[in-house]
Amino acid sequence: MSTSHPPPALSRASLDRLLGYAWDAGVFVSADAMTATGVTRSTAIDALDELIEIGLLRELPNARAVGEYRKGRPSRRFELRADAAIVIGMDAGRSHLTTTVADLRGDVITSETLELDATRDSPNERRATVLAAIDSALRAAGRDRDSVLAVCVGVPAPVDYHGASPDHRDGFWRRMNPDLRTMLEEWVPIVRVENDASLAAVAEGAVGAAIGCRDYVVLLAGDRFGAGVVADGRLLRGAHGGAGEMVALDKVVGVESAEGMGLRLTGWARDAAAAGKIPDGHPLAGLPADRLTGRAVLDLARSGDAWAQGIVNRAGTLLARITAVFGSVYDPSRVIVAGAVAESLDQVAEVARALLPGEVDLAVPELVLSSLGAGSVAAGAVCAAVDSARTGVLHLGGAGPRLLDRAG
Amino acid sequence: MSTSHPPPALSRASLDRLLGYAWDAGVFVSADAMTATGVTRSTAIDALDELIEIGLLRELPNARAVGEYRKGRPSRRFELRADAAIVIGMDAGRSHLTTTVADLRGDVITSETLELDATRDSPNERRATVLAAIDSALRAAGRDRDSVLAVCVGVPAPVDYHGASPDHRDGFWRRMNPDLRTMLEEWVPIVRVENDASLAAVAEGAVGAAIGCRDYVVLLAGDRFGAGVVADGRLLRGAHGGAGEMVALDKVVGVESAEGMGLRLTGWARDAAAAGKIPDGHPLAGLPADRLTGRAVLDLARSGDAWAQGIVNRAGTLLARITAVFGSVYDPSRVIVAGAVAESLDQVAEVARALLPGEVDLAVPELVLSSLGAGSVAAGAVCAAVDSARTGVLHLGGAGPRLLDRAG
DNA sequence: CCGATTAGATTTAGCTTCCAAATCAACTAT
DNA sequence: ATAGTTGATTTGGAAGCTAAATCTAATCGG
Repeated sequence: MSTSHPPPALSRASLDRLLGYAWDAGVFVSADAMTATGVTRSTAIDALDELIEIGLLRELPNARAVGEYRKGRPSRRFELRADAAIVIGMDAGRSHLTTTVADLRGDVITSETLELDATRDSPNERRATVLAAIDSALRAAGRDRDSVLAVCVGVPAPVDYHGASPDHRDGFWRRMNPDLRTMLEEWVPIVRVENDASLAAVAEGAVGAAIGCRDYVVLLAGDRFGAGVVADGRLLRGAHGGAGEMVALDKVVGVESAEGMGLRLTGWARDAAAAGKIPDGHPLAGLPADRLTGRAVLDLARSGDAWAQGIVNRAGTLLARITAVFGSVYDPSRVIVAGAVAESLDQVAEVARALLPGEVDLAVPELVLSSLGAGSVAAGAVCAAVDSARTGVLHLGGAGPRLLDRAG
Repeated sequence: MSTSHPPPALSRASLDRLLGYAWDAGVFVSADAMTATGVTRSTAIDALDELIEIGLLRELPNARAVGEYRKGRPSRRFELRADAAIVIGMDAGRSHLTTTVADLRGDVITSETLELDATRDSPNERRATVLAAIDSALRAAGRDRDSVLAVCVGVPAPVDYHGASPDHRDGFWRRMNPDLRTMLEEWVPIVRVENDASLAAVAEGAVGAAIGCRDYVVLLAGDRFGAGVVADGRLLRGAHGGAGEMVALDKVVGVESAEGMGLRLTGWARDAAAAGKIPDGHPLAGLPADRLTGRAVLDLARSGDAWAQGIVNRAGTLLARITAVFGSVYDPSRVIVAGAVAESLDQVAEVARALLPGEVDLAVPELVLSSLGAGSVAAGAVCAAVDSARTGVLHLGGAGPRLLDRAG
C-alpha cells in the first residue's frame, strides 16, 4: 500500500490560478485570463469551463453582442458569479456588533449594527447574540444559512492560529471570543476568527492606505489602542495571538497606558476644566463635562484656538511616541491610524510627523490616517472572509459546491 | 506565442522532497524515503537515481553487505554526499570575525577566528578582510572557491530582504555590511547576509533551545542587546531589517539603553567601587578596575555573597523587564538568552523568572538560557547557509551541478 | 454576395510526471 | 532445491499540460 492519494477531483493549480484571476478581474475574456495566468488557451478554456460547471463563473454574451468588438471571431466573456454564495464579516466589539453580508467579491449586500449591553457578556449569551445577529442579517439580505460560504469575526481579544483566545486574568478575552470558531464551523464551511485590529490591518491592505505595502502597522485608536501588524505581507500573530496587543504600552515612557486617543483627549480636557486651567472667556470654559469631548477640542484647534492646540500638541507627542515604538519594534514602512477618530486626527498627525525624526533611530515610518472610518474592522472582516473563501472554496471537497446555487 | 516555459530540466516537486528527506536522514533505504515523502517506489527510485546523477547522493553498499538485513532482497542504501560541496558560515562582528567551513550537512570542517582592528572599518577594508578570511579558511580546509556552494554572513546591523543594510546616522551599519552580498555573489552561487541576532535565532531553532518552536525570541546579550525574532516559524525582518533591533529599548522604563548584560554588570560593579559602596573586607573591595568584571560578580554570587547577589537581582530585574517587553510585543512562547555571557546568567535568569509573572499581562514566555555559547552566531550562519543550499541547489540551473565534484 | 482576413475556439498529438500493478531479482529459511 | 519475502524494474496508464493544426464566426473590401 502507498499513501492513498485522494481522487484528483478538482485541485489543479490552473484552476486555482484562473479562479484567482477571475476573482479580481471583473468581466474578462479568455485571452486576458491566458496572459494573466500564463497558461495556454486549451488549459484556460478547460479550467474556465470547469469553473462554470462548479458554479463559480458565469459566461456572458460574447463580445460582439455587447459591441466591444473589432475583428475576427468574438471573444467569449466571463465573470465571477459573485452571487453564487455569500460571505459574512462581523465586527464583534464589546459594546456593538456589526454584521455585514457581502457577495463573493466583497460588495456589501446588507450591514446591520446592534448596540450590545456590555454587561451581559457571558459566553452563552454572546454566542447566542452572534448567531442571532447573523440570522437577522441573512434575513435582511434575503438569504439563508445554506448560502453562506465563509464567515470572519473580529473580536477585541488576541486570537491564535486556531481561532482561540487566551484566558486572561478576568476572562474578558474568553468572553469576547467564547470559542466562536467551533460554534460557527457547525454550519459554515469556512470560518475565521481574528483580532479586531488585525482585521483593520487586512482592510487597509486590501482597500485602504496600505495597498501594496508588505510591512505596516495599523493602530486602532479608539477607546483603547490596539495594533494589527503585517510583516512581510502576512499578519503577525505570535504564539497566542498577542502580537500587537498593547499591554506593553504602560512600560513606555510617555505612553503609560493603552487608553485610546479619543478617551485621552476627552480626559485631558476634563482634567483641565476640573483643575480650573481653562482660561476665562474660552469657548470651552464652563461647559458641562459631557460636552467637553475630544472632538470639541479637535474642532476648536482646527479653528486656531491656542489652548486647544496645546492639547493637540500633547496628543501629537503621544502619537509620535507610540509610532516610534512600533516603528522600532516591527520596522514597518508605514503606520496607519485607524478607527472612528482617525479622520479627525489630521492636526495631531501633523504634530507627530514633525516629532518622529527625533524619536526614531531607524528609518522613520510614514504616518498616515486611515480613511476607512469607524467601519474598518467590519470592512476587514469582509475582506478576510472573501479571501478565505477565495483560497478555500476549491479545496472544500463535496461541501463547497453544494452551496453554489447554480440557478443564477 | 505563449510564455515560454523554461526547459523542465530538473525541478520536479519529488526531487525537492526526496532531497529534503535525504538531507536530514543520514543513511537511508528507499522504503524509508518512500514513506517519508509519500511517493511511490517508481518515483522515489527515479528521483534518487537522478540525485545520484547530479552528485548530491551517493549509493552505499546494500543492506546485506552491511549486515543490517533480515529477509528478502536487500535494500539499496543511500546517503547525502555531504562532501559534494562546502558551505561557509561567518560571524562578521565589529571586533572579531569567525569563519566556519562546513560540509553540506553542516558538520564543521574548519573554523577560524580573527581579531579585527575595530577602527579600520572602511567599506573597502572590510570587504577585503571578509574575502581574505574566507580564502584563509578555505586553505585550511584544503578546498578552493570553486567548491563553495553557499555562504551566509552575519553582521551587527539590520539587514533587509535583499541583503542590504540601512544607512544609519554615522554609517556604522553600512560599514558593517558594505554590500557584502553583491561582492560574494560574484563567485558564490548562493549568498545570504543576515543580522547576527537573527542568525543566533536560526541556530537556536536548528540545534539549540528552540527546536520545534514556531514563535520565539533570541536575545543576544553581549556588549549590546540585539534580538532575533521568529514568528510563525519565519524570521521577522521588517521593511529595512530593523525588527528586533533594540533601539527602542531606551524608551522602556527600567531599561533605558541597549547596553548588553556583560557591560552592565561590569559597569554596576565599577560604579559601586568608585562610589565606595563595596563594604570593607568584601572580596571585591580594593580590586583594580580591570579585575572588577561582571564575571567576577556572578561567580561571587554563586558562592552566596550577599552584595553580589544584590547586583544579580538588579540584572534579573532588567532581564525580566526586557523579556516582558519582547513577550508583550512579539508574543513568543519562549525567550532565549544567547551569547557568551548566557551560560553564566543562570542566577540572573532565576531572578527574572520569578519576576516575570508580575511584568507580563499575556502568557508568560518561557525564559531559557542558550547553551550554544559564544559561537551561536557562527553556528547560525552555518545553519542558514546549509538551509539556503538545501532549498537552492536544485534551482541553480547550470551553475549548481558544476560544483558538485562527482569524483567522491 | 463572395472571398480574404482576422481573432478566437477546438481538436489532436505528444510530453512530463506521476501512480498502480505485474513481473523480476536477490536474498533467507527450511 | 524451493518456498517465502522484500525490493527493484518494467509496463501501462492517467493527469495536466503545451504546441500546432484546424475549425468557426466575424469584418471588410470589392
